[in-house]
Amino acid sequence: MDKNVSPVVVRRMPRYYRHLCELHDKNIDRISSSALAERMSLTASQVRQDFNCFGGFGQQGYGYNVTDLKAAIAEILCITGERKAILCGAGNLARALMSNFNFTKCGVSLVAAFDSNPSLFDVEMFGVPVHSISTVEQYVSAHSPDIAILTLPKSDAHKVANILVKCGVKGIWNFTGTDLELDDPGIPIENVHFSESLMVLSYQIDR
Amino acid sequence: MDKNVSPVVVRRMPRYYRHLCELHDKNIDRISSSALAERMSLTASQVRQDFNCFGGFGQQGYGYNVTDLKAAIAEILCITGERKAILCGAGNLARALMSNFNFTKCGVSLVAAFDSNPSLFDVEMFGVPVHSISTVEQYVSAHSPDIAILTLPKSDAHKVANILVKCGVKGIWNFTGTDLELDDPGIPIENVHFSESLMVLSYQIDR
DNA sequence: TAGATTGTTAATCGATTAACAATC
DNA sequence: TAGATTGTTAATCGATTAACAATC
Repeated sequence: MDKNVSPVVVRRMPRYYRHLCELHDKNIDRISSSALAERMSLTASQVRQDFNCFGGFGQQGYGYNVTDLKAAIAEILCITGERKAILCGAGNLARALMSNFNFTKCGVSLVAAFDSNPSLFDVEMFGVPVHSISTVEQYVSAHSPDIAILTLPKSDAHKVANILVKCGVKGIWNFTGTDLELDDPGIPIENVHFSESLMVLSYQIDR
Repeated sequence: MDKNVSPVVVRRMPRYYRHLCELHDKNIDRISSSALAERMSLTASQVRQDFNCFGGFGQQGYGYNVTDLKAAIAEILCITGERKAILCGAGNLARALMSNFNFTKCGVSLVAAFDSNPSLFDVEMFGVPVHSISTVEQYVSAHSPDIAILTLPKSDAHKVANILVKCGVKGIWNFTGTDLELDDPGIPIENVHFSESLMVLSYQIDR
Protein backbone atom coordinates (compact mmCIF):
# COMPACT_ATOMS: atom_id res chain seq x y z
CA MET A 1 0.00 0.00 0.00
CA ASP A 2 0.87 3.69 -0.19
CA LYS A 3 3.40 3.21 -2.96
CA ASN A 4 2.24 3.32 -6.56
CA VAL A 5 -1.13 4.83 -5.90
CA SER A 6 -2.58 6.08 -9.16
CA PRO A 7 -2.56 9.85 -9.76
CA VAL A 8 -6.33 10.03 -10.07
CA VAL A 9 -6.71 8.57 -6.59
CA VAL A 10 -4.09 10.93 -5.15
CA ARG A 11 -5.91 13.87 -6.66
CA ARG A 12 -9.13 12.87 -4.93
CA MET A 13 -7.53 12.68 -1.48
CA PRO A 14 -7.53 16.44 -0.77
CA ARG A 15 -11.20 16.56 -1.72
CA TYR A 16 -11.99 13.76 0.73
CA TYR A 17 -10.02 15.66 3.31
CA ARG A 18 -11.97 18.85 2.72
CA HIS A 19 -15.30 17.06 3.01
CA LEU A 20 -14.23 15.25 6.15
CA CYS A 21 -13.23 18.59 7.68
CA GLU A 22 -16.68 19.95 6.88
CA LEU A 23 -18.34 16.92 8.46
CA HIS A 24 -16.06 17.22 11.48
CA ASP A 25 -17.01 20.89 11.87
CA LYS A 26 -20.66 19.86 11.89
CA ASN A 27 -19.92 17.36 14.68
CA ILE A 28 -20.75 14.41 12.49
CA ASP A 29 -18.57 11.57 13.73
CA ARG A 30 -19.50 8.76 11.40
CA ILE A 31 -20.09 8.39 7.66
CA SER A 32 -20.65 5.48 5.27
CA SER A 33 -18.95 5.18 1.90
CA SER A 34 -22.31 5.66 0.20
CA ALA A 35 -23.15 8.85 2.09
CA LEU A 36 -19.71 10.30 1.41
CA ALA A 37 -19.95 9.27 -2.24
CA GLU A 38 -23.34 10.95 -2.61
CA ARG A 39 -22.00 14.14 -1.07
CA MET A 40 -19.02 14.21 -3.42
CA SER A 41 -20.68 12.93 -6.60
CA LEU A 42 -18.69 9.71 -6.59
CA THR A 43 -19.74 6.07 -6.16
CA ALA A 44 -19.51 4.12 -2.92
CA SER A 45 -17.25 1.56 -4.61
CA GLN A 46 -14.90 4.27 -5.68
CA VAL A 47 -14.69 5.68 -2.17
CA ARG A 48 -13.91 2.27 -0.65
CA GLN A 49 -11.39 1.39 -3.37
CA ASP A 50 -9.66 4.72 -2.89
CA PHE A 51 -9.27 4.38 0.87
CA ASN A 52 -8.13 0.81 0.54
CA CYS A 53 -5.15 1.93 -1.50
CA PHE A 54 -3.79 3.22 1.81
CA GLY A 55 -5.22 0.75 4.32
CA GLY A 56 -8.47 -0.29 5.94
CA PHE A 57 -9.89 2.72 7.69
CA GLY A 58 -13.48 1.54 8.02
CA GLN A 59 -15.44 -0.91 10.08
CA GLN A 60 -17.99 -3.32 8.66
CA GLY A 61 -21.55 -2.50 9.58
CA TYR A 62 -20.54 0.92 10.83
CA GLY A 63 -18.73 2.90 8.16
CA TYR A 64 -15.89 5.33 8.77
CA ASN A 65 -15.12 7.37 11.87
CA VAL A 66 -14.82 10.93 10.60
CA THR A 67 -12.12 12.06 13.03
CA ASP A 68 -9.96 8.99 12.46
CA LEU A 69 -10.33 9.05 8.69
CA LYS A 70 -9.55 12.77 8.57
CA ALA A 71 -6.41 12.17 10.62
CA ALA A 72 -5.38 9.24 8.43
CA ILE A 73 -5.70 11.33 5.26
CA ALA A 74 -3.84 14.23 6.89
CA GLU A 75 -1.02 11.78 7.57
CA ILE A 76 -1.08 10.48 3.97
CA LEU A 77 -0.95 13.99 2.53
CA CYS A 78 1.73 15.07 5.03
CA ILE A 79 -0.44 17.91 6.27
CA THR A 80 0.79 17.07 9.75
CA GLY A 81 4.54 17.51 9.32
CA GLU A 82 5.24 21.23 9.16
CA ARG A 83 6.78 22.09 5.81
CA LYS A 84 8.53 25.34 5.03
CA ALA A 85 7.86 27.26 1.82
CA ILE A 86 9.29 30.33 0.12
CA LEU A 87 7.68 32.61 -2.44
CA CYS A 88 9.72 33.54 -5.50
CA GLY A 89 8.14 36.69 -6.83
CA ALA A 90 6.31 39.08 -4.48
CA GLY A 91 3.84 40.61 -6.92
CA ASN A 92 0.07 40.65 -6.80
CA LEU A 93 -0.36 36.90 -6.99
CA ALA A 94 2.12 36.33 -4.17
CA ARG A 95 0.25 38.93 -2.11
CA ALA A 96 -3.04 37.23 -2.84
CA LEU A 97 -1.62 33.96 -1.51
CA MET A 98 -0.05 35.60 1.54
CA SER A 99 -3.24 37.42 2.45
CA ASN A 100 -6.00 34.94 1.55
CA PHE A 101 -4.59 31.47 1.42
CA ASN A 102 -4.50 29.31 4.50
CA PHE A 103 -1.08 27.70 4.28
CA THR A 104 -1.34 26.34 7.81
CA LYS A 105 -4.34 24.22 6.85
CA CYS A 106 -2.09 22.54 4.29
CA GLY A 107 0.68 21.96 6.84
CA VAL A 108 2.89 24.59 5.26
CA SER A 109 4.46 27.69 6.80
CA LEU A 110 5.58 30.54 4.60
CA VAL A 111 9.01 31.64 5.78
CA ALA A 112 10.18 34.19 3.21
CA ALA A 113 9.49 35.85 -0.12
CA PHE A 114 11.94 37.01 -2.80
CA ASP A 115 11.64 39.64 -5.49
CA SER A 116 13.78 41.66 -7.87
CA ASN A 117 12.21 45.01 -6.97
CA PRO A 118 14.56 46.79 -4.50
CA SER A 119 11.73 48.84 -3.00
CA LEU A 120 10.42 45.63 -1.46
CA PHE A 121 13.65 44.39 0.09
CA ASP A 122 13.56 43.92 3.85
CA VAL A 123 9.90 44.90 4.04
CA GLU A 124 7.43 42.53 5.71
CA MET A 125 4.36 41.62 3.69
CA PHE A 126 1.54 40.09 5.68
CA GLY A 127 4.12 39.03 8.21
CA VAL A 128 6.46 37.49 5.64
CA PRO A 129 9.91 39.05 5.12
CA VAL A 130 10.82 39.96 1.53
CA HIS A 131 14.42 39.71 0.31
CA SER A 132 16.33 40.23 -2.91
CA ILE A 133 15.93 37.36 -5.36
CA SER A 134 19.71 37.46 -5.78
CA THR A 135 20.02 36.07 -2.25
CA VAL A 136 17.63 33.17 -2.71
CA GLU A 137 20.33 30.61 -3.44
CA GLN A 138 22.14 31.45 -0.22
CA TYR A 139 18.86 31.50 1.73
CA VAL A 140 17.76 28.08 0.48
CA SER A 141 21.13 26.54 1.24
CA ALA A 142 21.00 27.94 4.78
CA HIS A 143 17.34 27.34 5.69
CA SER A 144 16.35 24.33 3.54
CA PRO A 145 12.74 25.18 2.74
CA ASP A 146 10.81 22.21 1.32
CA ILE A 147 8.64 23.99 -1.22
CA ALA A 148 9.26 26.89 -3.61
CA ILE A 149 6.26 28.78 -4.91
CA LEU A 150 6.92 30.35 -8.29
CA THR A 151 4.91 33.54 -8.74
CA LEU A 152 7.34 35.31 -10.98
CA PRO A 153 7.35 36.07 -14.72
CA LYS A 154 7.53 33.14 -17.18
CA SER A 155 10.84 34.46 -18.49
CA ASP A 156 12.62 33.85 -15.16
CA ALA A 157 10.88 30.60 -14.30
CA HIS A 158 13.35 28.03 -15.64
CA LYS A 159 16.48 29.70 -14.39
CA VAL A 160 15.19 30.26 -10.88
CA ALA A 161 13.57 26.82 -10.64
CA ASN A 162 16.81 25.05 -11.50
CA ILE A 163 18.79 27.09 -8.99
CA LEU A 164 16.28 26.27 -6.27
CA VAL A 165 16.32 22.57 -7.02
CA LYS A 166 20.09 22.51 -7.05
CA CYS A 167 20.04 24.01 -3.55
CA GLY A 168 17.74 21.31 -2.25
CA VAL A 169 14.13 22.45 -2.69
CA LYS A 170 11.95 19.31 -2.72
CA GLY A 171 8.92 20.45 -4.67
CA ILE A 172 7.72 23.32 -6.82
CA TRP A 173 4.32 24.95 -6.85
CA ASN A 174 4.29 26.57 -10.26
CA PHE A 175 2.09 29.57 -11.06
CA THR A 176 4.16 30.85 -13.97
CA GLY A 177 1.91 29.48 -16.70
CA THR A 178 4.67 27.53 -18.36
CA ASP A 179 5.64 23.83 -18.14
CA LEU A 180 8.97 23.65 -16.34
CA GLU A 181 11.69 21.35 -17.60
CA LEU A 182 13.94 20.79 -14.61
CA ASP A 183 17.47 19.44 -14.80
CA ASP A 184 16.44 17.00 -12.08
CA PRO A 185 13.33 15.18 -13.32
CA GLY A 186 12.64 13.60 -9.94
CA ILE A 187 11.40 16.81 -8.32
CA PRO A 188 7.60 17.00 -8.16
CA ILE A 189 5.97 20.04 -9.75
CA GLU A 190 2.38 21.11 -9.30
CA ASN A 191 1.17 23.44 -11.99
CA VAL A 192 -1.58 25.98 -11.49
CA HIS A 193 -2.26 27.01 -15.07
CA PHE A 194 -4.98 29.65 -14.95
CA SER A 195 -5.33 29.94 -18.69
CA GLU A 196 -5.89 26.21 -19.18
CA SER A 197 -8.62 26.31 -16.57
CA LEU A 198 -10.33 29.30 -18.18
CA MET A 199 -10.09 27.76 -21.64
CA VAL A 200 -11.75 24.54 -20.44
CA LEU A 201 -14.57 26.64 -18.98
CA SER A 202 -14.86 28.50 -22.25
CA TYR A 203 -15.14 25.20 -24.10
CA GLN A 204 -17.87 23.94 -21.82
CA ILE A 205 -20.05 27.01 -22.30
CA ASP A 206 -22.57 26.46 -25.15
CA ARG A 207 -22.20 22.68 -25.20
CA MET B 1 -17.48 14.81 -33.67
CA ASP B 2 -17.15 17.69 -31.23
CA LYS B 3 -20.03 16.47 -29.07
CA ASN B 4 -19.26 13.97 -26.30
CA VAL B 5 -15.54 14.46 -26.27
CA SER B 6 -14.14 12.98 -23.07
CA PRO B 7 -13.08 15.39 -20.33
CA VAL B 8 -9.47 14.17 -20.37
CA VAL B 9 -9.19 15.10 -24.04
CA VAL B 10 -10.81 18.51 -23.47
CA ARG B 11 -8.34 19.20 -20.68
CA ARG B 12 -5.42 18.51 -23.01
CA MET B 13 -6.62 20.96 -25.66
CA PRO B 14 -5.40 24.15 -23.94
CA ARG B 15 -2.00 22.54 -23.53
CA TYR B 16 -1.84 21.73 -27.23
CA TYR B 17 -2.86 25.30 -27.90
CA ARG B 18 -0.09 26.68 -25.73
CA HIS B 19 2.56 24.53 -27.37
CA LEU B 20 1.32 25.43 -30.84
CA CYS B 21 1.55 29.12 -29.91
CA GLU B 22 5.13 28.57 -28.83
CA LEU B 23 5.95 26.80 -32.09
CA HIS B 24 4.22 29.56 -34.04
CA ASP B 25 6.29 32.20 -32.25
CA LYS B 26 9.42 30.34 -33.28
CA ASN B 27 8.24 30.43 -36.90
CA ILE B 28 7.90 26.67 -37.06
CA ASP B 29 5.10 26.01 -39.51
CA ARG B 30 4.88 22.24 -39.49
CA ILE B 31 4.91 19.52 -36.84
CA SER B 32 4.31 15.77 -36.76
CA SER B 33 2.24 14.02 -34.11
CA SER B 34 5.38 12.31 -32.85
CA ALA B 35 7.36 15.55 -32.49
CA LEU B 36 4.46 17.25 -30.71
CA ALA B 37 4.00 14.21 -28.47
CA GLU B 38 7.66 14.17 -27.53
CA ARG B 39 7.54 17.85 -26.66
CA MET B 40 4.49 17.39 -24.43
CA SER B 41 5.34 14.01 -22.89
CA LEU B 42 2.46 12.26 -24.65
CA THR B 43 2.41 9.54 -27.33
CA ALA B 44 1.92 10.16 -31.03
CA SER B 45 -1.18 7.94 -31.00
CA GLN B 46 -2.69 10.02 -28.26
CA VAL B 47 -2.08 13.23 -30.15
CA ARG B 48 -3.70 11.88 -33.32
CA GLN B 49 -6.63 10.36 -31.43
CA ASP B 50 -7.20 13.63 -29.60
CA PHE B 51 -7.28 15.78 -32.73
CA ASN B 52 -9.48 13.30 -34.53
CA CYS B 53 -12.17 13.82 -31.90
CA PHE B 54 -12.70 17.17 -33.59
CA GLY B 55 -11.84 16.42 -37.21
CA GLY B 56 -8.92 15.66 -39.48
CA PHE B 57 -6.46 18.51 -39.20
CA GLY B 58 -3.39 16.75 -40.55
CA GLN B 59 -2.08 15.59 -43.85
CA GLN B 60 -0.58 12.18 -44.50
CA GLY B 61 3.15 12.21 -45.09
CA TYR B 62 3.39 15.82 -43.90
CA GLY B 63 2.01 16.23 -40.40
CA TYR B 64 0.14 19.25 -39.11
CA ASN B 65 0.34 22.85 -40.22
CA VAL B 66 1.02 24.79 -37.02
CA THR B 67 -0.92 27.91 -37.96
CA ASP B 68 -3.97 25.98 -39.13
CA LEU B 69 -4.02 23.63 -36.17
CA LYS B 70 -3.62 26.51 -33.74
CA ALA B 71 -6.55 28.28 -35.39
CA ALA B 72 -8.66 25.11 -35.31
CA ILE B 73 -8.07 24.63 -31.59
CA ALA B 74 -8.77 28.31 -30.92
CA GLU B 75 -12.10 27.78 -32.63
CA ILE B 76 -12.83 24.62 -30.61
CA LEU B 77 -12.03 26.37 -27.31
CA CYS B 78 -13.98 29.49 -28.36
CA ILE B 79 -10.93 31.66 -27.84
CA THR B 80 -11.99 33.53 -30.96
CA GLY B 81 -15.45 34.73 -29.95
CA GLU B 82 -14.97 37.58 -27.52
CA ARG B 83 -16.53 36.64 -24.18
CA LYS B 84 -17.28 39.10 -21.41
CA ALA B 85 -16.40 38.35 -17.80
CA ILE B 86 -17.00 40.02 -14.44
CA LEU B 87 -15.05 39.66 -11.22
CA CYS B 88 -17.03 39.10 -8.03
CA GLY B 89 -14.72 40.15 -5.23
CA ALA B 90 -12.02 42.77 -5.84
CA GLY B 91 -9.47 41.66 -3.23
CA ASN B 92 -5.87 40.61 -3.69
CA LEU B 93 -6.63 37.62 -5.86
CA ALA B 94 -8.84 39.66 -8.17
CA ARG B 95 -6.08 42.25 -8.41
CA ALA B 96 -3.56 39.55 -9.22
CA LEU B 97 -5.75 38.39 -12.10
CA MET B 98 -6.40 41.93 -13.35
CA SER B 99 -2.73 42.83 -13.29
CA ASN B 100 -0.98 39.62 -14.36
CA PHE B 101 -3.37 37.42 -16.24
CA ASN B 102 -3.78 37.72 -19.98
CA PHE B 103 -7.54 37.46 -20.41
CA THR B 104 -7.32 38.52 -24.04
CA LYS B 105 -5.24 35.46 -24.88
CA CYS B 106 -8.16 33.37 -23.64
CA GLY B 107 -10.69 35.32 -25.71
CA VAL B 108 -12.14 36.98 -22.64
CA SER B 109 -12.52 40.67 -21.81
CA LEU B 110 -12.96 41.77 -18.24
CA VAL B 111 -15.74 44.33 -18.14
CA ALA B 112 -16.33 45.00 -14.43
CA ALA B 113 -15.54 44.00 -10.87
CA PHE B 114 -17.80 43.96 -7.81
CA ASP B 115 -17.00 44.18 -4.12
CA SER B 116 -18.68 44.87 -0.81
CA ASN B 117 -16.07 47.41 0.35
CA PRO B 118 -17.49 50.93 -0.27
CA SER B 119 -14.04 52.49 -0.51
CA LEU B 120 -13.58 50.66 -3.81
CA PHE B 121 -16.86 51.68 -5.45
CA ASP B 122 -16.53 53.58 -8.70
CA VAL B 123 -12.76 53.28 -8.64
CA GLU B 124 -10.95 51.82 -11.64
CA MET B 125 -8.52 49.00 -10.92
CA PHE B 126 -6.10 48.22 -13.73
CA GLY B 127 -8.61 49.77 -16.11
CA VAL B 128 -11.56 47.78 -14.76
CA PRO B 129 -14.42 49.66 -13.02
CA VAL B 130 -15.38 48.42 -9.56
CA HIS B 131 -19.00 48.59 -8.37
CA SER B 132 -21.00 47.60 -5.31
CA ILE B 133 -21.74 43.88 -5.15
CA SER B 134 -25.34 44.85 -4.36
CA THR B 135 -25.68 46.08 -7.95
CA VAL B 136 -24.32 42.94 -9.61
CA GLU B 137 -27.74 41.44 -10.31
CA GLN B 138 -28.85 44.55 -12.14
CA TYR B 139 -25.54 44.77 -14.00
CA VAL B 140 -25.66 41.18 -15.18
CA SER B 141 -29.25 41.52 -16.36
CA ALA B 142 -28.32 44.66 -18.30
CA HIS B 143 -24.94 43.65 -19.77
CA SER B 144 -25.14 39.84 -20.01
CA PRO B 145 -21.55 38.87 -19.25
CA ASP B 146 -20.80 35.25 -20.14
CA ILE B 147 -18.47 34.35 -17.28
CA ALA B 148 -18.42 35.23 -13.59
CA ILE B 149 -15.13 34.91 -11.74
CA LEU B 150 -15.65 34.22 -8.05
CA THR B 151 -12.81 35.69 -5.98
CA LEU B 152 -14.84 36.38 -2.87
CA PRO B 153 -15.01 34.67 0.53
CA LYS B 154 -16.32 31.08 0.73
CA SER B 155 -19.20 32.27 2.89
CA ASP B 156 -20.72 34.38 0.10
CA ALA B 157 -19.96 31.99 -2.74
CA HIS B 158 -23.22 30.04 -2.97
CA LYS B 159 -25.55 32.98 -2.62
CA VAL B 160 -23.77 35.12 -5.18
CA ALA B 161 -23.28 32.24 -7.62
CA ASN B 162 -26.96 31.39 -7.67
CA ILE B 163 -27.95 35.03 -8.20
CA LEU B 164 -25.53 35.30 -11.11
CA VAL B 165 -26.77 32.14 -12.76
CA LYS B 166 -30.38 33.23 -12.37
CA CYS B 167 -29.50 36.44 -14.23
CA GLY B 168 -27.98 34.54 -17.13
CA VAL B 169 -24.29 34.00 -16.47
CA LYS B 170 -23.19 31.01 -18.59
CA GLY B 171 -20.17 29.75 -16.69
CA ILE B 172 -18.40 30.18 -13.38
CA TRP B 173 -14.68 30.33 -12.73
CA ASN B 174 -14.51 29.45 -9.08
CA PHE B 175 -11.61 30.51 -6.85
CA THR B 176 -13.48 30.30 -3.55
CA GLY B 177 -12.06 26.95 -2.47
CA THR B 178 -15.46 25.38 -2.04
CA ASP B 179 -17.47 23.09 -4.35
CA LEU B 180 -20.48 25.06 -5.53
CA GLU B 181 -23.89 23.45 -5.63
CA LEU B 182 -25.87 25.51 -8.09
CA ASP B 183 -29.65 25.48 -8.39
CA ASP B 184 -29.11 25.02 -12.13
CA PRO B 185 -26.88 21.98 -12.58
CA GLY B 186 -26.36 22.67 -16.30
CA ILE B 187 -24.03 25.62 -15.75
CA PRO B 188 -20.36 24.71 -16.17
CA ILE B 189 -18.05 25.46 -13.25
CA GLU B 190 -14.27 25.43 -13.33
CA ASN B 191 -12.71 25.16 -9.90
CA VAL B 192 -9.28 26.49 -9.06
CA HIS B 193 -8.70 24.88 -5.69
CA PHE B 194 -5.30 26.05 -4.48
CA SER B 195 -5.29 23.88 -1.39
CA GLU B 196 -5.94 20.68 -3.32
CA SER B 197 -3.06 21.50 -5.61
CA LEU B 198 -0.69 22.20 -2.72
CA MET B 199 -1.74 19.05 -0.90
CA VAL B 200 -1.04 16.92 -3.96
CA LEU B 201 2.42 18.48 -4.14
CA SER B 202 2.91 17.77 -0.47
CA TYR B 203 1.96 14.13 -1.04
CA GLN B 204 4.43 13.77 -3.90
CA ILE B 205 7.36 15.09 -1.89
CA ASP B 206 9.28 12.19 -0.23
CA ARG B 207 7.78 9.49 -2.39
C1' DT C 1 -29.15 -12.26 16.34
C1' DA C 2 -30.31 -9.31 12.23
C1' DG C 3 -29.00 -5.35 9.69
C1' DA C 4 -25.57 -2.63 7.88
C1' DT C 5 -21.56 -1.79 5.64
C1' DT C 6 -16.95 -2.80 4.81
C1' DG C 7 -12.89 -4.93 2.06
C1' DT C 8 -12.06 -7.34 -1.94
C1' DT C 9 -12.68 -9.95 -6.11
C1' DA C 10 -14.72 -10.08 -10.70
C1' DA C 11 -16.98 -7.64 -14.62
C1' DT C 12 -17.40 -3.61 -17.28
C1' DC C 13 -16.19 0.40 -19.21
C1' DG C 14 -13.13 3.88 -21.08
C1' DA C 15 -8.60 5.55 -22.32
C1' DT C 16 -4.14 4.64 -24.08
C1' DT C 17 -1.14 2.24 -27.07
C1' DA C 18 0.04 -0.44 -31.13
C1' DA C 19 -0.47 -1.52 -35.83
C1' DC C 20 -1.26 -0.65 -40.51
C1' DA C 21 -3.69 0.56 -44.73
C1' DA C 22 -4.54 4.95 -46.99
C1' DT C 23 -2.43 8.73 -49.10
C1' DC C 24 0.10 12.98 -49.46
C1' DT D 1 7.97 6.75 -57.22
C1' DA D 2 9.57 6.11 -52.31
C1' DG D 3 9.28 7.90 -47.75
C1' DA D 4 6.72 9.86 -44.30
C1' DT D 5 2.97 10.37 -41.57
C1' DT D 6 -1.80 10.53 -41.03
C1' DG D 7 -6.58 8.56 -39.73
C1' DT D 8 -8.55 4.64 -37.95
C1' DT D 9 -9.19 0.01 -36.34
C1' DA D 10 -7.80 -3.51 -33.00
C1' DA D 11 -5.32 -4.81 -28.66
C1' DT D 12 -3.98 -3.60 -24.17
C1' DC D 13 -4.09 -1.45 -20.07
C1' DG D 14 -6.10 0.91 -16.17
C1' DA D 15 -10.02 2.81 -13.69
C1' DT D 16 -14.69 2.43 -12.39
C1' DT D 17 -18.60 -0.21 -11.17
C1' DA D 18 -20.97 -4.28 -9.46
C1' DA D 19 -21.35 -8.06 -6.48
C1' DC D 20 -20.85 -10.50 -2.34
C1' DA D 21 -18.63 -12.93 1.47
C1' DA D 22 -16.71 -11.34 5.82
C1' DT D 23 -17.76 -9.19 9.99
C1' DC D 24 -18.91 -5.51 13.18
